[in-house]
Amino acid sequence: MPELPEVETTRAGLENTIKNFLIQKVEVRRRDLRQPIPVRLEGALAGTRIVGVRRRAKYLLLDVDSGEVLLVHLGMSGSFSVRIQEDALLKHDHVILYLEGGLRVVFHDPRRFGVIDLFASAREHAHPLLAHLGPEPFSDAFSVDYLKENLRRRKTAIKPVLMDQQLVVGVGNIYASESLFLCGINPQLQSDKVVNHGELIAAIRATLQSAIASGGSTLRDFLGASGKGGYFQHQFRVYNRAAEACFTCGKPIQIQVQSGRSTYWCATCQPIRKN
DNA sequence: CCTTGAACCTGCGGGC
DNA sequence: TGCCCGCAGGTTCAAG
Repeated sequence: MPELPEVETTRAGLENTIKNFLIQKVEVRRRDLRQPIPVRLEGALAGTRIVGVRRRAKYLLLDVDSGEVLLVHLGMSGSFSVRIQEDALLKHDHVILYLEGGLRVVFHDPRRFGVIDLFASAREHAHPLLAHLGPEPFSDAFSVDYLKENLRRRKTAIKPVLMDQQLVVGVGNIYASESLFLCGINPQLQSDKVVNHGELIAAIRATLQSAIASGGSTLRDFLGASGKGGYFQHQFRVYNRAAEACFTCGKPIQIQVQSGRSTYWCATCQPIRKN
């Protein structure tokens, strides 16, 4: 489910509900995610205390007081929920953290594209899943100069490039389309032809920030750790709106597959030549 | 190097 | 009602 806003919503929800809690027991009901859950997970986490809940790109990082870090990626369909012990477990509830006070933290992931790993915090910068990520979109490193330099040599259309986690992290299929609409750039425009880099950066940040403020987007069944869905889907300007009227000009929203993913845009508000 | 397409897996909605 | 097809918020790997 998750692009940056959904992961950030999940992070904040977990921080509010389980930070400083002791993990009494860990149960893994299914290990075969995108990569196998480490066999030592249960033993290594039992008896530790959760001291931090961080996010890097689309990864959640739970710090425990043994000095290890629990890394979680939600894939396409992963989610966390915090429940009381009496609640029944559901199909696709793969990992359960039993916390002091009768709370359960449940990782649920029907498609199993998610990832769960455990590593010593000192090795975080060298972790294979984290080492090659691009800058955070809200960081100073995601600058006009940086974006210019990195779009210059790319020959592909801008939209799939925005989803490249080596260029900038956190932008996925929804927010790529939404960000490009906001700054009027046509998604088919070649990356090296983009000229308004500052506007693009501002549009990405505004889109992500607005989505975070709305608790992310709930398409099928995404729920944040609070148990409530986000509502940014009601603010989509183009995503999932093929043939519907553009809110700005009234013309029908276009849809086309780029690099295997559906792209949505307004041909009038995002003309090829405008940029 | 860069880019594209297929693969991973399950569920849901639409069309017949 | 039931079946089949296409599609879904991500990432990785092989191949061109």
